[in-house]
Amino acid sequence: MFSLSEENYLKAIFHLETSYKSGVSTNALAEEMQTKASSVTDMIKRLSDKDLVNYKKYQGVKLSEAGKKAAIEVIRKHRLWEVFLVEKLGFNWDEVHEVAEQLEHIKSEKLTNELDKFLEYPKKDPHGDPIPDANGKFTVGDRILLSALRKGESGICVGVKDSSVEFLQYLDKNGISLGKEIRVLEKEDFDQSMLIKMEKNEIRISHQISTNLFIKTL
Amino acid sequence: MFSLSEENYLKAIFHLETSYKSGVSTNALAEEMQTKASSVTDMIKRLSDKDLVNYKKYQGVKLSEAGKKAAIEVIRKHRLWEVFLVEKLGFNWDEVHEVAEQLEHIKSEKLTNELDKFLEYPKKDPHGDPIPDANGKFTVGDRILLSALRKGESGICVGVKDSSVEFLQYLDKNGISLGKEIRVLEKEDFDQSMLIKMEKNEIRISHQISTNLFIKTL
DNA sequence: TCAATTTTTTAGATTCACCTAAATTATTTT
DNA sequence: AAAATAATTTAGGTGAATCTAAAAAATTGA
Repeated sequence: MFSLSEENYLKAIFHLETSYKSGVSTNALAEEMQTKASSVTDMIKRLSDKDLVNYKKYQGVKLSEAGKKAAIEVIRKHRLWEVFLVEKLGFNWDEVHEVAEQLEHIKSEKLTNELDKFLEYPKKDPHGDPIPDANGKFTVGDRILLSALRKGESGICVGVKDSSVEFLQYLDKNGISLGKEIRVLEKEDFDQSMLIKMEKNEIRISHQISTNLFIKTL
Repeated sequence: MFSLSEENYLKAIFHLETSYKSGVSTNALAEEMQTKASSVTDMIKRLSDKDLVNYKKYQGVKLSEAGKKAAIEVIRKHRLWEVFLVEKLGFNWDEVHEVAEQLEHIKSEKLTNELDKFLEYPKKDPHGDPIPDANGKFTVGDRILLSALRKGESGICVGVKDSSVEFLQYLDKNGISLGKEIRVLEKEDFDQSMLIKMEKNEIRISHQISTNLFIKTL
């Protein structure tokens, strides 16, 4: 079994690997983990000793197969608990992250799988991210950033890229939520801001916003 | 906030205080925590520095009001999660302890209270132990040991004193469960063993068994 | 290319929660 | 009440996960 800290590092490396295909740098990990580069080097050595990552000095890390499996298991639990909190306990989608960060470390295969069943095998978490199944399989599905849509185009809002409390509360305040249709009414060449329509509301959003919303085109 | 280890010590002291009214000894705590007496002394000092226990060298510990509050909060969470595991996820009562030992340390008042609501404010956990409410209030209710019943007397089985996997599985195997009526058909003076009747079954049980079952007389 | 800068690693400390072995205090027994 | 025994504490050490400061390697750019 892995320590809480090890699991958090594995998860962080997994997430960063999507951006850093050729190896996750020490500094990037330190930034992600809110810690110092020297602490990261220490932990990387431990993970490397356990064959959870492949590491050569000064060359960044990559997850091994075992490391990837462990990371996905933690992510599976995190997302299942998020669904539980929202669907069963009435949490808002901006309140679940912190608690799920704790719940994701509970060690019990039976618990995870029974929870999955209880929730009726959800495919997505409250932020639109895919939930790995018991074998670690999951697919993101084809989605694009809202910012990629041109004037007049539309799609269904299916996920958020940033799931910070601040961003989610901004979306709530402006009536933007997953599953609804978005149409681009106008797009400003100068700053890439958009006027979008969701249900009855017309909302003006900055480029920052449109690059953090995932859309599925119809 | 308290560390995982601190919470476990507080819980252990709370439980032991029922037997050791004049202060919990270092050795008793070491036994309960499956650790060495010297480690216990270390931790007691830390808890004492935080005013969670009252401690004078060589005199055992007692929980302070703050310590009691913290211990009860952990116990509340433990028992609520046990109810969740049995009622919602289909765990058997002998499978819940280990997982609840982990879940009891999750820190989120909202989670605890929403879980309580979701479970419809249960008063007892699957082993018949009372669940403290959000203010830490709970009552054990009047219950006696089955061993205290005399021949011909009867009552409802309302709880187990030992909730080890072994004992619970013994009860399952013999069809003994909470909520059912028990009648003492015979009681052996020599070894205190009993012949009891529960529903249609007549079961011969040792004194060890009858001193670990709580009964409510009618 | 080689000097400056940035990134990463090493060295040495710190805290928590544990350990063993030895010393001290309390309790029992004779 | 002194000696033997038991309980508890102290002293010193360990590993995990962090830190700061300094050294070493890699990268950048003049």
